[in-house]
Amino acid sequence: MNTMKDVPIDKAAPILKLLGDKTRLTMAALLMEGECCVCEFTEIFNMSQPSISQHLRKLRDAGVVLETRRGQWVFYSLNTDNELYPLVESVLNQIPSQKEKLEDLENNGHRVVWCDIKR
Amino acid sequence: MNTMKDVPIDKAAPILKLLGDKTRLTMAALLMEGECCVCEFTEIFNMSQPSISQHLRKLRDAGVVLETRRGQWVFYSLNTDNELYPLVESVLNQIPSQKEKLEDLENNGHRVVWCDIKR
DNA sequence: TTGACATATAATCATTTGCTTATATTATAA
DNA sequence: TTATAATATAAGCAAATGATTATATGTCAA
Repeated sequence: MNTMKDVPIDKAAPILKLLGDKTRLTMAALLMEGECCVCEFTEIFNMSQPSISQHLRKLRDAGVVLETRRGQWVFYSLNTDNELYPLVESVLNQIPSQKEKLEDLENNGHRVVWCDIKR
Repeated sequence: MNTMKDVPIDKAAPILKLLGDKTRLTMAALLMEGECCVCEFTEIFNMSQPSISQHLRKLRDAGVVLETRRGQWVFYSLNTDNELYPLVESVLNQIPSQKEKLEDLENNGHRVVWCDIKR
């Protein structure tokens, strides 16, 4: 077991605080399945679009996620290159996959898949 | 690699929020080295005793730590039997040991060791 | 252009948080 | 008993948080 205790406590605490919000923790868990765009999160969470946007901003400012604009959409993904990613990953490894939520989206035709649009 | 994704997201988030405070995260990390009493925490953190007490209470209410009274002292320890302990442990495994802080205490004669007192 | 859709930002507000000081409780020792 | 040490609780307060509504920005398509 290779446990690298590399994340200083001063940096770890703010990350855990971010993940300590149910919405953001679920977002991160969803991103373990791959990138998602804002409108998907808006569909999944029973919450206003600005609220979603603000949560994503916090995660981005902390380096937890990356954003990429593709046309009208902005896609978010886990920032696996971040020095703090090992901490994020080890947390997410302890909680259940949220992939059902994405499957529900697909079944309702609300999943945004870039290659489908771009063609 | 045996990752048990057993901690529901509703229970994980509040624990992460608790550990998202630098003082509490450091407390938990210290407890990885063994039990500590309140006065040791009070010595370590530059903070009032009631503040220490309130942090410990939150950790206790969440089931993260256990308390045992021995004479005047109250000792705290990690609650390894808690269903959420795997999450706590995997977080603490990512951050550096805080044992230096305890060694400093010993060097200053501020470490409280029960067997030394009881005799 | 213009209109519609996707997203971000600003302003506001109620709630939560983490600290402080003051005081209560509990246990030991003189 | 009474004093003292260790800890907990109460009350108060400033700052942070997470939501909302309203508005701005950016992209695409007609």
